[in-house]
Amino acid sequence: MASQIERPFFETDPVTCAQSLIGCELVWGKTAGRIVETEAYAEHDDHASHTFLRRGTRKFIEIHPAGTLYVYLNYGVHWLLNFLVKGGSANGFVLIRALEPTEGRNLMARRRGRSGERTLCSGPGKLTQAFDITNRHDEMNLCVDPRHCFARSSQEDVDSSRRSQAKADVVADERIGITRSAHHLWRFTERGSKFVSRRVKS
DNA sequence: ACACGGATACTA
DNA sequence: AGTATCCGTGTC
Repeated sequence: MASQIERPFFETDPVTCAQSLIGCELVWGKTAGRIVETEAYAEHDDHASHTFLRRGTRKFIEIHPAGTLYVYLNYGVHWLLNFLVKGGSANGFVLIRALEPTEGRNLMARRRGRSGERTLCSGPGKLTQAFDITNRHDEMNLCVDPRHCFARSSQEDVDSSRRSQAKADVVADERIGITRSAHHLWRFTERGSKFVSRRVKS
């Protein structure tokens, strides 16, 4: 059975959290999907992070608890969904970049204005459109909202010996669409997933 | 390859 | 005020 993820899950560092989220199911009202692609952004020493230039983002980390949603508009077009990671060895955010749809495909297709299951949520802007996530969800905390919640996949509910097996299916790669601090391998995907935004370069 | 488009943080 | 920048998508 799936169980809700609690705040301590986000009380680590962004890289660890981003890896751990692969395979978890994001339940959002009548829609849901398995997370197959994430990226980590660090508060310090990461020139691709909003915290590098935006004072408001540094303030966001200061005043909100771990697990808080950080939703912002990108390129004036797309809302992007992030989780605040705080309280471990480093603070930062995890950007949710792609989902494998598991529930509410028709509703997602209607919101997206197009069908094609593989591309319903194969990008950070696509998945927020499919889930109807906007800035009205900024500063929300899923740990206290029963309608919008995180659930561990059944794969991650097994014992710890099996769990290490699940982690072997996560691939680390360079982050997408950034120019600064591009050398970090802070993009994580589920190996072989057809639902990612871009194939991992080989 | 390129248009689309708004919030943020600069300069002046 | 004006300008540069930004973690993307769909269509050309």
